[in-house]
Amino acid sequence: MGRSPCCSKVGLNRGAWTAAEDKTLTDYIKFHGEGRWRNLPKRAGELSQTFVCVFQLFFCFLFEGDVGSFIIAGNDFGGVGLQRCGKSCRLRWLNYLRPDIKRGNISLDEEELIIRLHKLLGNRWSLIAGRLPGRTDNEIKNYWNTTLGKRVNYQKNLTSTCKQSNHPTKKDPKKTEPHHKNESNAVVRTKARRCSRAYFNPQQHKTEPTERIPRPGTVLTKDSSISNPVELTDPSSFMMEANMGQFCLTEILMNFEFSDIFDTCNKSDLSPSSKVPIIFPDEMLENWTEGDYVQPNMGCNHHLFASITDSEGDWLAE
DNA sequence: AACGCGACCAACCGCTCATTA
DNA sequence: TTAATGAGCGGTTGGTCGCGT
Repeated sequence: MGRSPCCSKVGLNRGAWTAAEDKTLTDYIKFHGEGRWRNLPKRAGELSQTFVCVFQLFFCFLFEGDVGSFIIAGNDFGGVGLQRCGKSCRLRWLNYLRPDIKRGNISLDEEELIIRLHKLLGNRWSLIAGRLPGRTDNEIKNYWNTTLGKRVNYQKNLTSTCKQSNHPTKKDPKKTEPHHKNESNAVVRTKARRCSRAYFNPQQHKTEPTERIPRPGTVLTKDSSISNPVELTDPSSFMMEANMGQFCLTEILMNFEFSDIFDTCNKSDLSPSSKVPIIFPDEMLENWTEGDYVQPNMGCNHHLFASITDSEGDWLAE
């Protein structure tokens, strides 16, 4: 069964937002906060109508006359609220109206950070945006698609041209060609998973609960790839809420030169099991590959790797 | 001035995941 | 357990603008 559409598209505005719509949405969210997007347009309309009524009463009280028609003609509420899909409202707020959004050009530092994070995370724009305060995933995605991506590809082409000229020996293209046509751009493609809990095995790891770095054997998601988390540990005896954005593995790893790591890891003469960044100890890798945590068709253990960076917050003992 | 073209970016769309009843 | 719903994500589209011819 397919899911119902987020709203009826009939009679809704589409395309660019007007200043009046922005104001209505902003006023509503300032009043009620974010969330419940599906019902927001209707509720925003009710709020607008409430404002109209209050203003009318106020001015009637002040001037002892009926100025309601003046107010309705002069404001932008119109008494009909937002003729927008809730999803559209959410997008408008998150990408444009939020007060903490940073305007202006992306700095060189931000550029460098985006490139490094993209190399690490692939097209996971929301995660990348999470490391760039004030920037939205949409903005970064656009910036990548229009500017950075082209530049990076250009530089890679230059590099590969140089390498070819330095190493003129011909190789069998079937052996050297990556499986994926874009694998030369080798980004770590992961399946996005939200991570709200982690199951921690105290027998294997006798670290303090406040340990911020997950240890080998820590299953970081309870997603579908984990067939039976109870087999791995006992969540009731030792389950931790993992809120790992604050933990920020990315920050730690930002100091690494990932191109070197992933170039090594993607060398075609390595077996899939050995295509793993050297920064992870063997013990950790064994634990990853023994269980169901890692999808077997993946060359690297980036499934778990990305899960570490998936959610926000900190480790908390339950 | 008119036109074509590419770059940029806001907005849309379809999908997946998490939560809830 | 399952279906419905809410929310979020990434890919894509289409309008606008600036620049070159």
